[in-house]
Amino acid sequence: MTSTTLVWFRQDLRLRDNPALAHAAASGSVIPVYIVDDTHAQQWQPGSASNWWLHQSLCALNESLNGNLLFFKGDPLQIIPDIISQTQIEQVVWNRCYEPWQIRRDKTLKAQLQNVGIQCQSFNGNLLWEPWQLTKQDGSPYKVFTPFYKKCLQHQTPRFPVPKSESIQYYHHTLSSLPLAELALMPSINWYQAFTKHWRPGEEGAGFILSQFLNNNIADYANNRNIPSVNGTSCLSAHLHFGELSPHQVWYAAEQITAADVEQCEPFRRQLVWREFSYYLLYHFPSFPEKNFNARFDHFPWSKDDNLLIAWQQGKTGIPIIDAGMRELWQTGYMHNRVRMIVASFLVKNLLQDWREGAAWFWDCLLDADLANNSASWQWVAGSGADAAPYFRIFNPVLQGKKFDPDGEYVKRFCPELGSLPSKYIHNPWEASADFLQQHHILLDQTYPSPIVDLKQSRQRALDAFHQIKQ
DNA sequence: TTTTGAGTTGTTCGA
DNA sequence: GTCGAACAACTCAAA
Repeated sequence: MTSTTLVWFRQDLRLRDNPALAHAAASGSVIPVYIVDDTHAQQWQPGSASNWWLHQSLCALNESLNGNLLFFKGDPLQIIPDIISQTQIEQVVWNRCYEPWQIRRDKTLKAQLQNVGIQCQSFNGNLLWEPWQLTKQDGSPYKVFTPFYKKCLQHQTPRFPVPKSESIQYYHHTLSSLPLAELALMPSINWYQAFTKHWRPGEEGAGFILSQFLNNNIADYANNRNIPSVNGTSCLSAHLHFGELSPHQVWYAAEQITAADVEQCEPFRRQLVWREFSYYLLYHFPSFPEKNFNARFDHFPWSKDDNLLIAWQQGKTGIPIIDAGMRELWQTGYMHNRVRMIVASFLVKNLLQDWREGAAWFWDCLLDADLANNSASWQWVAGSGADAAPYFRIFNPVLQGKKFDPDGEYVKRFCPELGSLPSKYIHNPWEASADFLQQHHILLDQTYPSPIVDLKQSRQRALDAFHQIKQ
């Protein structure tokens, strides 16, 4: 009475708390499959940094499946039926994904398979609450975080992680898999060397990062998460994006560790719910990645300027905290959350570049690039998103630097040419005298750029621009 | 239907 | 140096 099940791995590259895999393993033999879908994603193909991570993570997953993971590249709507025709598969399972193109594709496949008598089942693996479960009293979706958060907490508690399958019985077949290298996920340019130093993709690495965070950082999370020179955030974003662990595992692990003081895990869990909220918004408003959530911003006077954009991308704006952040991104595939907000505010408000330009760059450079989080966060900063910041809330990068990186430790790490500058001028070197700078081995526009915009003037220009679209 | 309270992460100005 | 007010009005959510 055992049956054979195809397990389609997507953003759930783990064995623990994997409901689809657990179901398959419990009902018989298993064929684990990963497909690089080059057909349906269109402009939301993963970026170069993401693909580097994916390559490593697939390698790790394949190892934990004892080399039984099959790799394909192409259209899942053809590949999966093709596999079925060559085997005795009776069932196809997966954990749900939520990007609009994934939802469309998966629905089509489900209907196709059911038409030919193949059982097809999707599971909850990646979100604590399914987006369709939570609505306001009138049935419409939330647009403000706080009421959404309250609703989450009063709704049923998230499911518990499912136990790891004791043993997986692999179906014997003659299918041929592409070698991992032929998925061509590794970037063609050789800029990812440093990634290996900072990150360990895969379920094991994810578990390690989680336990480090819980043991060392969650207690001071509320204070330290804003200080970029301190390792105070969870650093779980990429692991969560690829599903090397589930939010359920994280949610309950946080509770266990801080059981003595339940209050203590609230600030962190709140951040997990922000992730839920981004997915919720993307589910209910599928155009979030492309269109202003607030249509009034369709008339915003962005002033497209490739030179400004490039200076921002390369970390050559002359504003140290901005340059440090953008170089951190380029070198490590990551940027501290506080700094993400500062560089985003700077691009959108001081440089008046469209938030979609910034989102596109992050999409390509971030190892944790995630369509829901990236779109919701950029729109939030721009002011066009849900629950957006008031338009007059424009970060002053010098003040932000002084406040959250008072000794310039973070800046100096990524802008070593400013290394000998005292704290007083580390965030605003252009305000020091040329003599003073020379004493500290800095020549503006030679060893470090002078600012590409005047902060005060550009702030006023942004306020005027926002004023324009009020009517 | 109307009303009421509230909304992630800030900055500047002037007393 | 510190502190409170102003920065606009609007939209959302729930009573």
